[in-house]
Amino acid sequence: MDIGSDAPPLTPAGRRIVDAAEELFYERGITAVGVDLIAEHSGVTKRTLYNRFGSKDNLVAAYLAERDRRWRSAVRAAVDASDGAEEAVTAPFEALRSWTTTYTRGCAFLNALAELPDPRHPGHRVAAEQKRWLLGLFEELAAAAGCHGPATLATRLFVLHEGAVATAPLSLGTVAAAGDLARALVRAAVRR
Amino acid sequence: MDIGSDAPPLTPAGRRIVDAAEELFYERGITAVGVDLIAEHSGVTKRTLYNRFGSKDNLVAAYLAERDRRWRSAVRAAVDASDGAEEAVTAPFEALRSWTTTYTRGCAFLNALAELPDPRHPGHRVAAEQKRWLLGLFEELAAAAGCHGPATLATRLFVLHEGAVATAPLSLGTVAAAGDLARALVRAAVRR
DNA sequence: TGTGGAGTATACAGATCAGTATATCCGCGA
DNA sequence: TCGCGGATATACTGATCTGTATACTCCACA
Repeated sequence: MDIGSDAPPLTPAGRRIVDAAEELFYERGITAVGVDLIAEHSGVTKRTLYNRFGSKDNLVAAYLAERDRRWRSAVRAAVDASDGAEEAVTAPFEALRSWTTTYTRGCAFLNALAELPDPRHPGHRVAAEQKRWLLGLFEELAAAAGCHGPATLATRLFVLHEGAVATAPLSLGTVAAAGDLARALVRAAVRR
Repeated sequence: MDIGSDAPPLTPAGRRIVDAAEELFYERGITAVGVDLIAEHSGVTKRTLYNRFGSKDNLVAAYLAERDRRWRSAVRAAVDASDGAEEAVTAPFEALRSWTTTYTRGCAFLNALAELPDPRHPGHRVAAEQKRWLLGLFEELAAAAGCHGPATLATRLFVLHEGAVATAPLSLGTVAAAGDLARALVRAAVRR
């Protein structure tokens, strides 16, 4: 039922379809990319695409769910690699820094929300849930590090993070600036 | 030539077209809205639309230029209404707060950049230029208020602003949080 | 042996897309 | 009175859109 949550095993063709969708949707936009193009890029018939995913809307949700899965594992890896609980709070900014060297079109989820206004769209739900997850993660990490006012701090870090990823394609130095300020905020919230 | 800069006077039909485009493009997305729908909503023939704007791409640019013009005047009004140079620095956050009560689909310019990857698209240029303007404005205001490190502070305020407007549709309290943190940053940069 | 799932191949429906063609009407200023 | 710019009305082109129909091949597994 829900495509994103418990990862139904993909057939080989399904795998290739999601891979092609991930690149094309992200680089060119969701509405601008047709299913014919995705079928062609994945070396698959349109019939197979519809047998696997049922509709374009579901394929969009699968693309976002896959992106979400990979982003979360990158963030978790950065958290695990960080040196202590205080550094862990800003680990998502480290993940973002390397993430944006590969993906230069901004945030796939914010971009999707820009194109999918209808909250009933399955892709809209996946994207919105991704944002709520990140906000919750910041709060968990802030609490674990013993920060004062973890909820307020988490919202602030979340805003910084989203501002950085949203403006990353403009190359205005926002990714580094957000990380610097985030670390300063955490430092101040710990030592008090 | 350049639609946004020196505001060529619009004919009555042209005015109605831009108004309809502004609502439809913002609410439903640029690629998802066709020129036929805009012509219908503005009570105008498609022939007239093409006589006025030449192409959909140019109409998109005109829509964004109009939005930019109105947003800048709202920001300038907030700056003028602010009490002193220090408050003026965070005036854009006040403008944003009232702006987001009317426009609940996030930032028209970030949304446009999400849909228009090609930097040669006339709409892409208008949107990117809008962001650079805001960043520059923050720096001017910070310098005028005598803040320490106005460039660094401006980038930080800019990131906060963009994070707030990008996540505003999610109703996670980011607009208020960004404003609060912005005021604290300016306060700290002034008293030192 | 044979059954069913995965995938291919091709064609099609019906709608919508951006943009053009042709012809006409109206009001205003020279 | 003439001409011209703004706008209307309607029809059209050719491409592309999502989604479906029909008929086929291949292969693992029971």
